Amino acid sequence: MVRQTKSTELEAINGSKRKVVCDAAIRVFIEDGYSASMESIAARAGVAKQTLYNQFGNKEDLFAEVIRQTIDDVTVSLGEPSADLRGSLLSFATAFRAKALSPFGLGMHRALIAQAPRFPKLARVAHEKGAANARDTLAKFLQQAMDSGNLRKTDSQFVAELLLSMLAGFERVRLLYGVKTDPTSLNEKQKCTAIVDCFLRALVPQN
Amino acid sequence: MVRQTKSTELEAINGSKRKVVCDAAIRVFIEDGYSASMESIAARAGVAKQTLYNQFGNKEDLFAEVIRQTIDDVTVSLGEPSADLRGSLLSFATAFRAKALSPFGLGMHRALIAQAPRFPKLARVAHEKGAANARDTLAKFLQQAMDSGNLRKTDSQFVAELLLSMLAGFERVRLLYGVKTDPTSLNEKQKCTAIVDCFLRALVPQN
DNA sequence: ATTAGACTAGACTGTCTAGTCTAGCGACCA
DNA sequence: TGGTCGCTAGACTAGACAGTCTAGTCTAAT
Repeated sequence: MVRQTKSTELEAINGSKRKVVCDAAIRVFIEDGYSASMESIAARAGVAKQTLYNQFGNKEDLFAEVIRQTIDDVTVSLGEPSADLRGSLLSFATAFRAKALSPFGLGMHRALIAQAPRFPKLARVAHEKGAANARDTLAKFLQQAMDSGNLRKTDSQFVAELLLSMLAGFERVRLLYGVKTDPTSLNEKQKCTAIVDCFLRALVPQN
Repeated sequence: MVRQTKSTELEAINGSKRKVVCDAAIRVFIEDGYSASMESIAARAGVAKQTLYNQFGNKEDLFAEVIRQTIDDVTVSLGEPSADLRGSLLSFATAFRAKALSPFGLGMHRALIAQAPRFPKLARVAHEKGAANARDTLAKFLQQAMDSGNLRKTDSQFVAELLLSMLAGFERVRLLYGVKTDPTSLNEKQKCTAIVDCFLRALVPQN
């Protein structure tokens, strides 16, 4: 290995390999969880093990950095408040499932759940920035629809959790357990539509 | 330690400590996951490490045995088919949440998810006997209600998954991440009622 | 040229743990 | 009385892995 000369991309403004290491660590942690060895991360990054320790003091800090960096990628936005309600929810549903059920989302979820007892603060922050944030965004959106009479008035936080549960509940568990999706079942778009319509029927305004 | 003389309970018909070991392993795996050491399991069981290897050949087999033994405890039954629909669903919901959200259920879920890539067959079996079994039981029940006109006709398997998702989706994730439940939120009974009623509103028969 | 800083390869230490082995103990049976 | 069986305590092996250390290389700035 010679390297270092070309300083590929912008990775080495001051010679830092921080990003290279972090990207490799993300992939390795997703594949093997926190029990992945520092050596395997260094190998994946094409970097000496010592470089990991130069950039991040130890394994815990590297893991925490990886989680913090990636958790921001998981946030899903919602369209403008008072536009077409069903359409907004549909595009939110699609985007949310795409993230939550991707190999990336599943890997991070798995690694975090496994390590939550060991890193309680990190897990709490990840939950707040991820799931709780999605719920709050969604709840605010739903609250506006309730206020304008387009949805039955009820606890918006609670029903936001229900919608998120339906979007990534049973199916996420199935994927985490490594069980293949039944090929005869609905496709992705059909599932989103069915879930959103089910949700809207349950919250149709009282007359 | 002297032991062995008293042969407490029925544990030692032929001197076998199998059950003692298994019970201890369950508790330790729930607390520490698969990475718990064999020594800690032996200590918890009050037994020599060698006894673990006498009873179960190695760690993988002990883990598999623990999973197989406990997965049967997680099955939840449903009342008689054509009784009061809402009441049946309510008692099912209560029982299901009690199991899925208990420290026991959460611990097993966490340990299995973390080890699913390493033990794919075990994970698949656990999913079939646990979640998939619950879904199928529920789906059969719902199908009968649909046939007799008490529920909107739709894909019973799919909506069974939705109900299970609502019962143990967002909240199970929160607990797995170690985040405390907001004390101002609904209590257990209120949640079950809200979820079941939401579900029934969504599936009210078409007129 | 020299020097400083980031990097590399790889040896090394200390720790942990799965699994083995040995020596011995107590119960039960013949 | 003697043998077998299941158990215990604890030493031991072998391997994995976090983290350190050393010696040396490359680059860029002075």
